[in-house]
Amino acid sequence: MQVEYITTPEKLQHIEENLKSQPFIYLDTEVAVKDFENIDYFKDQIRLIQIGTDTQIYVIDAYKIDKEKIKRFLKENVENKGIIGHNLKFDLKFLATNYNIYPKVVFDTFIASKILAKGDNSQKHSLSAVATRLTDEELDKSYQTSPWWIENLTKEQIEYAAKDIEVLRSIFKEQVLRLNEDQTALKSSGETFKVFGVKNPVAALEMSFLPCLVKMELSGFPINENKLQIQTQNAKSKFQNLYIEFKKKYGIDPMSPQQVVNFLTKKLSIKLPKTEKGSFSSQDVYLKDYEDKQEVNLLLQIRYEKKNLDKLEELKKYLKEGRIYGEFKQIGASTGRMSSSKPNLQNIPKNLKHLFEAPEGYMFIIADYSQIELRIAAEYTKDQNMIKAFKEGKDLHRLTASIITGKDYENITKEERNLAKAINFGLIYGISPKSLVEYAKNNYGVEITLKEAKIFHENFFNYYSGFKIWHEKTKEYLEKHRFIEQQTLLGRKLIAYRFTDAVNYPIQGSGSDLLKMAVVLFYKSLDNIDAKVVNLVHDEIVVEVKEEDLEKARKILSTAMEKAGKYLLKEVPVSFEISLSKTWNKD
DNA sequence: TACGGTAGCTCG
DNA sequence: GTACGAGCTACCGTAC
Repeated sequence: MQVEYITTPEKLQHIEENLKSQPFIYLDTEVAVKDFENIDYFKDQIRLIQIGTDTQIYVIDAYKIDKEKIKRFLKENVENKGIIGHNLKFDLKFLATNYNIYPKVVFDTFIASKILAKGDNSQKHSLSAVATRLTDEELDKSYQTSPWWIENLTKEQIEYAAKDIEVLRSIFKEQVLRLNEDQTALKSSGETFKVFGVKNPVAALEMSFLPCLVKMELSGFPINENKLQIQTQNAKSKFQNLYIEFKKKYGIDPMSPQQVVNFLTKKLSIKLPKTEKGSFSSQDVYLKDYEDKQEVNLLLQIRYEKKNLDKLEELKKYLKEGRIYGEFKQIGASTGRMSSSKPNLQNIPKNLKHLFEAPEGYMFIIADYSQIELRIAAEYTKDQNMIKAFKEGKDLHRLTASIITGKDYENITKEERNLAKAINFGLIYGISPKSLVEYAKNNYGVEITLKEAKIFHENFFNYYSGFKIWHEKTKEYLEKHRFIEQQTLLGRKLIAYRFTDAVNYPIQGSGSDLLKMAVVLFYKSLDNIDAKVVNLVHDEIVVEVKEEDLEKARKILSTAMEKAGKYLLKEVPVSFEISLSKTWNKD
C-alpha cells in the first residue's frame, strides 16, 4: 500500500500533479466527532482527508495545513472530479460545511450495496460488511471512533485511514461489474454514467440524487420558531391539565395501555378486540363508538394532545436558528423509498404543518403527484380500462365506485367514492375481502359486510382485468418458486417472498424512482435561481424559493416533474398539483 | 438501570 | 392465508 501522509502545503502542492489526469478519485474523511450519536455537521471538524488513485493514497492532515490552502486544493482537485466513497452523504456534508466544497459527480459504494441487495433487509452495508461480501479483504473498524482530535495522530490511525481507501477500490470495481450485469431495457445517461462506467440506470439515478440530498439536509426545513414555542407551551399545559383531571377522576394512568384496557373493560364494560399478541386493544378506532362516554372522550383528548406535544418537542430538539435539520436515509425502505429521522419530517401531522413557514422574502412551492401509485399500477399491469380512464382525466375513485356498485358514474355519493378509494388503495397491496371490511371502516369510516366486500372485490377484478391477470400470474409464480424478483419502472430489482410484497414493491419502488428523478432534473435546470428542496415526502416535493424567483422555479419544477413522469410512465399520464404558499399548509 | 419488544400514533 | 413502506414515544417485562 503506497501511502503518503501530507502535513505541509508543499507536499499538498506536489500531489496535485499526480491528481491532474485522474477523472475520478477515491475519497474518505475522518472527523473529530466526540459523540457519534450527536454529530454536529456545522461544528465538528474534518481531521483527515484521504484521497486515492489506483496506485496512490494520500492522507491529508487538516490540522497541520492552513484551512484556506486546503480549501483551494479541494476546489481545484476534488470538487469537479468524480468522487468514489462509502456513505458519501457523511463526507460531502462535512466537505460542504468545512470547506464549501460540493462535488456533483459521485459514486457511493454504500448506496450501490443497497441497490445490489435488491431490498433484502438482512444485509448489512457498512464498509467492512460490504468488503467481506464482495472482496477477499477484511477490515478492522475499531479505529473509526478513535480520538481524531489529538495533536499527533498515531501510525495506526494513519494506516487505518488509508486502509479504507484500499478496500474502497476493490469494492467499487466489483460493484460496477455487478451493476452492469444488471442492465434493463431502459437506458440511462449523464455524467455519472460516463465517468464511472456505470450503465445501471438505478445506480445512475441514485448517484445523481445523492448531492441533492446533501443540499437538502444542509438546508434544513424553515419553521416559525415563535409559533413553535407558543404552540408547545399551549400543548403542554393542555395535556397536563387533562392528564391530572383523568387521574384524579378515575385513579389510573391514561398513558398506560394495561391500566386503560383494564379500566375500559372492567369499569365501563366495553368490549375490545384483541391485539396480535392476544391482549385487549384500546386503539382509538375501537373507542370511536364510545365517544359519548365522558371517560372515553377525555382519554381520546389526552391521547391527541399527547401526540401533538411529543411531535412538537421532537421538532424543538432539532431546531437551529429557525430551521429544523433532519436526517434522511436515501434508501430507507426496501422498496427504494427514503426514510426520515431526527426528527422524522415525513410524518408531520397535518395540524402542525402550518408551523413550517418560509422566512422573510421567501415562499414555499409545494408539489405532489396525484394518485401516483394507482397510475403506476395501471402502467405496470397494463390494465386497459384503468389506462383509458387516466388518459381521459377521469376521477378514478369515482369510476371504481361506479364499477363496484353498478351505479352511474355521475350518481356516486361521497360515501361510495370513499369506499372506492379504500378499495383502490387496498387492491394495490393485494388486500383480501376480510381486511377490506376493516380497512374501509378504520380509514374511511365506511361500514360494509363481508358479503358486500366479496362482491366489490369481484367486481373490481372483473372490470380491471389487467390487475386480475397480474395478481394471478404473480401468485402462481410465487407458489412455484418461493420468491420472485420484481422490477420497478426504472429497473430497480426487488425480491419478494410474500404475495402482498410482490405486488406492492414494484409500485412503491417506482414511485420513489419517479420522485428522485424529478428532484435530480429540478436541480439540473436550476442555474442561478435561489431555490432549494427542503423536504421530500414520497410523492411530495417542498421547495423554498426567493419571492422574485417564484415563477421561474415553479416552471422548472413543473417541467422536471412532467419530464420524470414521461420518462418512466409510457402509457399513463402523470398529474400533479403545484401550489405556492407561505407555510406548508397549502393556502 | 439498561435493553428489546409491543402498542399506538403519524405520514405516504 | 397475509393490504404495503417508514419513525418516535411510552410502557412493561426481562436481564444484569
